[in-house]
Amino acid sequence: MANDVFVAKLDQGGLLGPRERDALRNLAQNGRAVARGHHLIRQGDRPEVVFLVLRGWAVRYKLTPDGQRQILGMLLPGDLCHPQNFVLDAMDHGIVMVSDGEIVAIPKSRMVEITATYPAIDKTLWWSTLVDESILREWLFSVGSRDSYAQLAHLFCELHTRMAGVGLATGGRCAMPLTQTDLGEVLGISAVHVNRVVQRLRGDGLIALGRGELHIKDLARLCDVAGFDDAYLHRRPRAEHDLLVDGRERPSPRQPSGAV
Amino acid sequence: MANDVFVAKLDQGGLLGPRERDALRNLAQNGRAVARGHHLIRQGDRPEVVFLVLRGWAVRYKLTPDGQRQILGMLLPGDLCHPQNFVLDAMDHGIVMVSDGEIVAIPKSRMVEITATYPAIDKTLWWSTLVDESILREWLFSVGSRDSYAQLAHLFCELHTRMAGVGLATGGRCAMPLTQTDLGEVLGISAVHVNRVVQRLRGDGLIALGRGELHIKDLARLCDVAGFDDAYLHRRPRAEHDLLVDGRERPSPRQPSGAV
DNA sequence: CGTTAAGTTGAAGGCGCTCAACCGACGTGG
DNA sequence: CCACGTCGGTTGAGCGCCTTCAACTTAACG
Repeated sequence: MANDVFVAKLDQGGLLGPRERDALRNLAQNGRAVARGHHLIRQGDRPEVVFLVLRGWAVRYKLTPDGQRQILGMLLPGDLCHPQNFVLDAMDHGIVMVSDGEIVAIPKSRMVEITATYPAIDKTLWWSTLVDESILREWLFSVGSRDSYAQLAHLFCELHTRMAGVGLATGGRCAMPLTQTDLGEVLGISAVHVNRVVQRLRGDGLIALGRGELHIKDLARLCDVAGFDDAYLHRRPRAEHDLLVDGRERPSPRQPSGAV
Repeated sequence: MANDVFVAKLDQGGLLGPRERDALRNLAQNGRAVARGHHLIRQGDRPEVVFLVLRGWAVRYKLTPDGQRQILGMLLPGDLCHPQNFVLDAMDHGIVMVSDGEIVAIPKSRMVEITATYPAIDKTLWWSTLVDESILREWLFSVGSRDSYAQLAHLFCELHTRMAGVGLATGGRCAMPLTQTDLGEVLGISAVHVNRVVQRLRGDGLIALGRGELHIKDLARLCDVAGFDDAYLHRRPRAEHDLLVDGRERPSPRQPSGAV
């Protein structure tokens, strides 16, 4: 079921119980299909709903004065746009689908209701926001200190890890709807240069990339050249990692979940 | 009083009343002096206190594998380190003073207590966190899309605006404890190049910079070359901007604070 | 007055850019 | 069914921003 990605994503916060998972599954009903290029939010909007991505990818972006697009974040399946939109005034950036997909528009009132009812969900949404901030810091670190080869390798590591976190990567493969132009807008380099770097990564036997799919052929070496360490994603190791194996809850074996 | 910067900073969220301001002033007692180079937090720490900067500047940073430092954020007077440290596990970056200063270490329990007592403060702290995230996005945008000249101009605009927001900039002047090496670590460029860009900014009559002070000589033109628009700082215009004039509250004149 | 950190200047080189052309896949319409 | 237009990917040539290395000046401070 598509709405399991939502539970899978937030379960990485390590704070949810069966009741919270049910509530989240319930919240993620009624997805509607949207096409690539569809704007979820434009800069300056004051959205009255929160968007949840069930399928497909979206990007946060700003435009330069001369019309170039700079990508500032990725929304993968299971990700929410801005669970706390009520706190700020107007959106300072836009969000647009970069592939066909499926989204849910959750009314603000529903968000208020569910966070008031389930403190663990409220806390989890804030965890998610802080993780987003941490990812932003890592991107800034990347563009500030890594060359384009390591930068692209690092991006692939992150995207693969995040997709795997919601059960959408198997055998080192995951969807990769970004064009080379899009990748350039993420890393702040030209599409031509992205192409040359991709070919180096291919030639070095690290990845295969094409037809909308990324295949990481040598994860260990890719992580190595990227300097990738997934600590910044702040996933909490849960003792039992049985989510998504059959989409069903098991009564928690109640192991002492001792902090590591 | 130094602890007024804390109130001034959070008052930009536009959510505080007299009671909240008193509580915050009370929280910001007992600052202690720290020297430049003092680490507030190291990567991997699980701090049990929240740090508040009363005087001086600190930076968030990560180190590259070869020991280079990349700066990922600035903490100016009035800024808090990580009001929500309880949400994440371990710090994924360090924080260090880049000038002498004065800080307050607030125990976690005090934070929990005050946010539980004053919902407006709780909400304001989250506002502050979301603004930090917005700043991070703007930095990423900057390093990804602006050349070094516009980048440095933009940084100066931001720092001046933030200092002015807590009453620490007058007549286009504010403290600037960052060395040119530090500036390079913010922008991801070499110190040598920072020097050349600074000289261009000086030669163009936009700024004066030296002896720990930044003087913006032509703010309009500096904003223009930087493409600076302060919307991303999400300050809420309050009808009366009488903070800090005498450090005393006036009974709010109750003007209709009509949204623009 | 010596020492150290910060700032300044010059020369040479490389990473990534722009411009431009071309290829291939795909979808659409005549 | 083929022609054609479009979009994404690929390749080459030349250039420029920014880097590294190195030396030197200035400021701050004991």
